[in-house]
Amino acid sequence: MPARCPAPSPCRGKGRPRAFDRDLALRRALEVFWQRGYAPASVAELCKAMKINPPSLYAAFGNKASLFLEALRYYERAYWDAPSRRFLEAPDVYAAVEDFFEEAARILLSPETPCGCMVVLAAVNIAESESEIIETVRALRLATRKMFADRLERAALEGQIPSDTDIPALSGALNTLLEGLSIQARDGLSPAELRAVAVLAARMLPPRASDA
Amino acid sequence: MPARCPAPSPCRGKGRPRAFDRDLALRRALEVFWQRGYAPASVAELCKAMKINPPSLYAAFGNKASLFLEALRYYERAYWDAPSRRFLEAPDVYAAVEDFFEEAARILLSPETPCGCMVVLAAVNIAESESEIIETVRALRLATRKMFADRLERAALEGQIPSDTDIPALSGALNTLLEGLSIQARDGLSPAELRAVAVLAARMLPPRASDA
DNA sequence: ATAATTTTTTAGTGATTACTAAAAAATTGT
DNA sequence: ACAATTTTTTAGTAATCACTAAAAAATTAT
Repeated sequence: MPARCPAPSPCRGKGRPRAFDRDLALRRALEVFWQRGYAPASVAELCKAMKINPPSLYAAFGNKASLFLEALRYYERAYWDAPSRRFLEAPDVYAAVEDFFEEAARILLSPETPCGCMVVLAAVNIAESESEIIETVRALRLATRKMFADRLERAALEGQIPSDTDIPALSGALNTLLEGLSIQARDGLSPAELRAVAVLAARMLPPRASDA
Repeated sequence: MPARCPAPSPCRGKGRPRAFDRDLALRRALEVFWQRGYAPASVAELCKAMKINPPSLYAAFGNKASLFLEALRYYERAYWDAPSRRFLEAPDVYAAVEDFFEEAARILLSPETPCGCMVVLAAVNIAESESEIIETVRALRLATRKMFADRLERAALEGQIPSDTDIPALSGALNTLLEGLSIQARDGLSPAELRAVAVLAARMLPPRASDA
């Protein structure tokens, strides 16, 4: 039935060609992991969503953990790369914070069933044996705090915020607020309620120099 | 039917007396649920920590879900009742917020292995069939937001914050920050780092009238 | 002592989990 | 055509899960 190779591997190899689109299957797995979390997403459920059988999943992605890690990288790139870059490049730090949180609120409510951030929630209450997953999501969360710190550092250098600002504390607080938004999204808060938090996030910054 | 028996070893009923302290066993179950979460805490692990066999657990507590719910009530009462009351009764709203967040930071780091708030994290990524647990922890989280709102309402009536303050937004943001702290605790932040967030929480409040 | 009642211990139950062995099917190379 | 290679389908595997049946043990009531 499958005529030509879909997209993943242009020149087909020797054996029977793969009958499913690997990238599409990965996106479907991402949806399941995002909405249900790592542990409750059973391989059977993943296979159903991906429309393949278990042996195809294991041949293409290794195992459940590596499928999750690949879905996680896809998620980061597809949803957060652009907002992060805009946050770091925006000229005004106050607008950058407010815009980033507003966009975050939109993403956290994005699939039909809002489920917060995959990095924050999908690997909570996971078996301790899954240390690679645990360490990966933890590192991604700490990287977000570093992103806040880097932007605030620049703002201090450019004189947008006082040079004696406690940047570790402030970036930690912004990161805490961002991660808390994931719980709010799961609890069913409205877009307006989540956006309201974005406005208050910016209030944690020191007052504008021009306001003083 | 044992008529009037407190818990541990008062007037025994008719049959063989219980060989374990029910309250102590409940506290040990609470530790396991708090540190490991609902789903990863297996009945076998709970029994080991409680030093009883499965049939004793089921006879005394019903099943895993009702044991969790009872442990959750114990946790709320033992850890959060007093801080909540102090927060609501403190005369100054700015000090109330800062003190509450500082105490929260201490609680979230409290067992040997810091594990955040049981209400926020223990029932994340739980099977959808456990609707009673899901709804109970959600209701407790929303109750905390209501606590913030009630205290801010009083502050507005007393003139400590402007009467046009957006109290739903502000209480939502404080609740978001509080819930985010649980993730921070699990990620291994230090007591000092968590306390620094408490100071910034208070900065989300409108400026003091006396500061204007 | 004997019966009645309740708990404890032992040893499981069926269901679900992630994962795979084996063979059939579909392609390429010769 | 035929061998080589890879994927798909079918039908499982062992391990773990929450939970329990059954009988022994420990108490009170008569």
